Amino acid sequence: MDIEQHKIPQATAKRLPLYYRFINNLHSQGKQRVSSKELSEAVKVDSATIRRDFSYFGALGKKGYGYNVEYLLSFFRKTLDQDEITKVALIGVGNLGTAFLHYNFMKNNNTKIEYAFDTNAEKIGTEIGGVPVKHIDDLEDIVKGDITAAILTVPSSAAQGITDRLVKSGVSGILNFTPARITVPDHIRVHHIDLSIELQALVYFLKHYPLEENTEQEE
Amino acid sequence: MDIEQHKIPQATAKRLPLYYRFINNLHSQGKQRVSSKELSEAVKVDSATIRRDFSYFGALGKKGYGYNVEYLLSFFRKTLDQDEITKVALIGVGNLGTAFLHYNFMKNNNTKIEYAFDTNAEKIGTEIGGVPVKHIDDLEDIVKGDITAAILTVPSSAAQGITDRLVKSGVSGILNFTPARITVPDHIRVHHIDLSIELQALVYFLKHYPLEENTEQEE
DNA sequence: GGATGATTGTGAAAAACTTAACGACTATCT
DNA sequence: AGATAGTCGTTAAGTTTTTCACAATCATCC
Ligand SMILES: NC(=O)c1ccc[n+]([C@@H]2O[C@H](COP(=O)([O-])OP(=O)(O)OC[C@H]3O[C@@H](n4cnc5c(N)ncnc54)[C@H](O)[C@@H]3O)[C@@H](O)[C@H]2O)c1
Ligand SMILES: NC(=O)c1ccc[n+]([C@@H]2O[C@H](COP(=O)([O-])OP(=O)(O)OC[C@H]3O[C@@H](n4cnc5c(N)ncnc54)[C@H](O)[C@@H]3O)[C@@H](O)[C@H]2O)c1
Repeated sequence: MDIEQHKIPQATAKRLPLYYRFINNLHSQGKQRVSSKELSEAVKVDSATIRRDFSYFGALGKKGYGYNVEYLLSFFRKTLDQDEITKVALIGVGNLGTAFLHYNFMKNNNTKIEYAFDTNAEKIGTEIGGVPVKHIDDLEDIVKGDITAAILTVPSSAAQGITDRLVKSGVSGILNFTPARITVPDHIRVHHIDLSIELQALVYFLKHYPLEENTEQEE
Repeated sequence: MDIEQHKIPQATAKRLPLYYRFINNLHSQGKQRVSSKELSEAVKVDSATIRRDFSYFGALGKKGYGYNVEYLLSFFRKTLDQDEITKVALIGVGNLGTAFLHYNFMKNNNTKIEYAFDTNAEKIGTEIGGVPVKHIDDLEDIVKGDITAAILTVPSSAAQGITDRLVKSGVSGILNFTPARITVPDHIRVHHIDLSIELQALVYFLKHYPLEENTEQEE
């Protein structure tokens, strides 16, 4: 439909789901209007950044008024494709994978884990959090064409092998929780979430970037 | 010791643990030297960025040669404070919290979850993954002074309350996995890892930022 | 021992992102 | 109706991060 939606900066795109969630919250609370300043305090993003982000989509608000919550919500729902369900597969039903299966991503996010895959015979055939666990041998047959993205929670030694199979099966995005930096063709998108690194980075910041003790009162 | 280490860009700091891990791998494999190009292919970061990142710490390499793995490793170990253990607490032993407790963050990351906390009577007094689970009422007493950072995996409704107590207990960093955007004093650092948002953002990118189908052969 | 090829460290440019500031406009109150 | 306080969208400035490109240097081979 709209081919040239390409002008939205990546940094903005990453914040859209966050905005969407809070607009949803406001709507549930029956709020009619909201200002960038209010939103800013809730999501901890500078209000100028929020206005700038919104402005990439045109004039969503009214000067002197703010944004209409109802309108904003329906706009973001459309923009984030929340009217159609995105089907996802999860590979590796271990500690982390099981936790994700128990979580309902549909709550505020029209994404559904349709199938899980593992090698462990004890798990195959069961349902966890309503998601059927299949044998990894059936990956290609089940995924083929039907599944948009995959969540990867296998041991890192298996990561590249499974990735290659996912790519062959037509998945176009992978959310990789393993420490392995996987290699994919150019047309496949991979987001890495590396929990060890996140923890280590936090610790590094604590030791090397001491924050100012605030003498003023925080509002 | 070195007060003015402040010149390292945040983007660089976030990559340091990643470099550290791969240098560790190389060292285990018995590799003696490595070039920024090689490292680049492994960690999927542009080689110029790697050289720039390293250069903030002085001249770690040799022109025409590359980097000595042994030296690099010992340098990063020092820089990332890997010689001392950083103590961490985990709050909320549910799906996600339990998965983390079963994971050994110490493997390549000198960070240890010392205590876990929950309200659930069945869990209190047990050990999960070698970590004792304590009652949340004892949070202040146990954490006080001893714990540097906290991992927050409670329901989002409890997030702000627990955060306030963590801050009072002297924690200086929080890794927040709840969808709540928590408020803290200026001297406390919070990193948010919001899994729903990561998934939703991936899906958004897939639909709106189609990647080039590569006609060239990938190396 | 000189030629060759590899690789760093960095100055300079480019790109990406954030923030400040303000004119234009709105709602609301008296 | 006019004054007031609030708010957006955007221009411009500032900041951070990435990338290019190359002189300087080193290892190695013949
Ligand atoms: N658990 C954590 O807190 C944590 C933290 C950081 C990183 N990680 C990473 O996340 C990944 C998963 O961690 P985990 O703790 O859940 O591990 P885990 O061992 O509990 O789970 C791995 C699962 O993958 C399955 N598996 C193994 N090989 C497979 C294959 N070829 N195909 C399909 N399934 C296969 C196993 O049967 C197992 O159920 C690992 O790469 C780990 O490094 C986990
Ligand atoms: N599980 C997932 O895959 C997933 C995905 C995205 C986000 N999250 C978020 O992570 C958080 C944890 O998710 P979960 O699935 O593990 O939830 P969960 O309900 O399984 O676990 C929450 C745990 O916190 C404990 N708890 C509740 N109130 C507490 C309090 N005041 N003090 C201490 N402990 C308390 C509960 O007893 C429970 O054990 C939630 O905020 C959730 O939104 C989880």
